[in-house]
Amino acid sequence: MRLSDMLTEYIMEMLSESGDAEIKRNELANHFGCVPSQINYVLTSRFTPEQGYIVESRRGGGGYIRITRINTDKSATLMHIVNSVGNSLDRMTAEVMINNLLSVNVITEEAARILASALSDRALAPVDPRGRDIVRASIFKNMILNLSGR
Amino acid sequence: MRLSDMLTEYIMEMLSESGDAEIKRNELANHFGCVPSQINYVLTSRFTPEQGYIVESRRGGGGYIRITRINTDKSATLMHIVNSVGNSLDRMTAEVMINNLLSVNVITEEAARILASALSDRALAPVDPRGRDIVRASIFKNMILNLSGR
DNA sequence: CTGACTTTGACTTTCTCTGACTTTAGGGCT
DNA sequence: AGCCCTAAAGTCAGAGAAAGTCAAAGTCAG
Repeated sequence: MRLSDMLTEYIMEMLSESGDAEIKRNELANHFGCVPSQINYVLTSRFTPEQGYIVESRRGGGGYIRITRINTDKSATLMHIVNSVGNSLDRMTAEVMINNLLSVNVITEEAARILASALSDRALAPVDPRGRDIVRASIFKNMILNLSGR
Repeated sequence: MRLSDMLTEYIMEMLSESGDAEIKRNELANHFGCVPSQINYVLTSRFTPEQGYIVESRRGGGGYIRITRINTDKSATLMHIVNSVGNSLDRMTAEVMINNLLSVNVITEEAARILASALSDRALAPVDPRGRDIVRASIFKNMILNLSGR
């Protein structure tokens, strides 16, 4: 596997844990047994703004490099939706929400169709009608949360 | 037998094992004792999109060529899965099935993630554990059916 | 013999990795 | 404050590793 890919993976890992990653260039280079400028190469080739990242840094003693994932308002929108759903959700409301997300391009058409089918009364037929909206809310929130990148 | 045909056969073989094949151009050329560009010829003449393949590649150190077969009878595969599921489905089995579909390129990675989250125990927490697998089977079948285009 | 398909090889482009050199930040010292 | 020293990080060009392109030469069925 390429050095660049290993470094990318390592940084991604840090990002997925906390949203942003702060590294020491020399330390990291040393850890991977490569030259420090390799880190710059990885940053400029894989963590560009186009790819949704912001890189800030500081030179001199105690310097650092911080990589932040740009919060596309996609996940914010999804979060907002999740938060607006209580512990019960009827089918109509669910469908309206799904169509909204679709029309705002926050989810793909395929995703929209899957969500809708998972929340349909047909899919939930085995659930007692009185508890159905509760289950629907739970499934809905789990799927949306997943889409928002966890 | 023609060189091109042997190469084609070789790649087809790899594809039949896992849905997609990743090769190193130079290595493969060497293995068949031919010039590397011969690989390109085979790819452009026998693995075109019209013939149901996607070819991606990367140059430079650690480069590669990946050939993916576009699954044509997608809906047949999906139907087959639906039919193999009874009225109960445990989480493990569901996940295995999802991963299978993913590895055969019948569903996208996004779809796979949504399916999995809809069928997770977390999503189904409000359902009485004793009836959970029944509900899971129903949701699963509905989602898959939907994917098969109805 | 002709035209379509194959094969080859010289040359190009893209991606990765390294190392030498530059720039910036902070901390002590006058 | 102003000046050095040291500890970072940044830049850039060059070498090397693959893959891509294309035209010329070869093959073969009709």
